[in-house]
Amino acid sequence: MQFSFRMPVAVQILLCIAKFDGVFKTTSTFLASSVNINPVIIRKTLGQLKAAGLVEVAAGVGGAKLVKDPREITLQEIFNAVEEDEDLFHIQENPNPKCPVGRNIQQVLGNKLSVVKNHMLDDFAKITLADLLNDINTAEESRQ
Amino acid sequence: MQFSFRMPVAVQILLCIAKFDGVFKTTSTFLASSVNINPVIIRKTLGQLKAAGLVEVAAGVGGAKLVKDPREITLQEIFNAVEEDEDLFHIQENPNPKCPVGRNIQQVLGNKLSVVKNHMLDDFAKITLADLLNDINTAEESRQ
DNA sequence: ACTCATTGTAATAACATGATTTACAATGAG
DNA sequence: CTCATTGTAAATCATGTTATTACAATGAGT
Repeated sequence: MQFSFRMPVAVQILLCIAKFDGVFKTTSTFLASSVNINPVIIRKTLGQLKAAGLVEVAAGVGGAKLVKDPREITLQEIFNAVEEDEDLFHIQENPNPKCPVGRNIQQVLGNKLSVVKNHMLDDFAKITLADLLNDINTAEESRQ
Repeated sequence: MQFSFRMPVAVQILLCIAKFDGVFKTTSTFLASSVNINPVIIRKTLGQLKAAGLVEVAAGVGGAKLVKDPREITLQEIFNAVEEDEDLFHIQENPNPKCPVGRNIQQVLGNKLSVVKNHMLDDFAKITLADLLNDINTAEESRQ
């Protein structure tokens, strides 16, 4: 059981824009070839990132730009942009109300798990696009 | 995007066993009626919990017992018992090797995300079955 | 030894969700 | 006006989860 492609794809899109803006026109087709995924997915994701105020997309002419400095864009924002705001885990919605465990499980377990989710979001908030870009560059250097 | 039922179901199973062992025979049908789910799911989950050394199940006669003290059973063990040991997120497996971002994204993002996953598991390790049982009992008391 | 409720497990179906693909109107710089 | 591109809808495919049915194996109780 894993989270979907969406957040990693969004990260890769933003990294490509950060790295190639000004060098290449970062169209959905261009980005799609880096991720190796369908351009429609890129356009949808780009739409979510635009709605979240992270990028602006030039309709018609094509290409996307970052709105904020990579040091100001966190993984938390990216995650929130592309994922629903919902619980991390799916707790049974119709447990038996006659069972003392069943009638309290949602509240009790839900409380504990929401704390865990918040910790995860805190961790995400500490990782910036600039960090990732830096790691990409370091990895590139050590590649030769 | 959420994790599946499995871990919450496993938690509820263990809570019911802890609460009702000695009072009722905790058969898969009994447990299924608390969770309001199919008994086969219970039996499969119970099998995973047995394999993880958390419960023992009486084949033939029926019923399950905890092998360990609820204070010694953590959410981490329960999570590991029922979920694959895999990455939290699904990073594109075939990114473009000609793109400097594509050819490093797995390593760079994977590293960051594995740290986050480990933090999540650490959080889980701090929550015991006894904690949850206690919360259930408290919630029950405040219910009247 | 027999009974019978129960477990363990396989197989299948039903369902939900994610990803792919095709298609096309709307956009906007040149 | 043109044309590459975006934004979006719809249909399809793939995959994973949950539900359901079925039945052999188990083992305590009689």
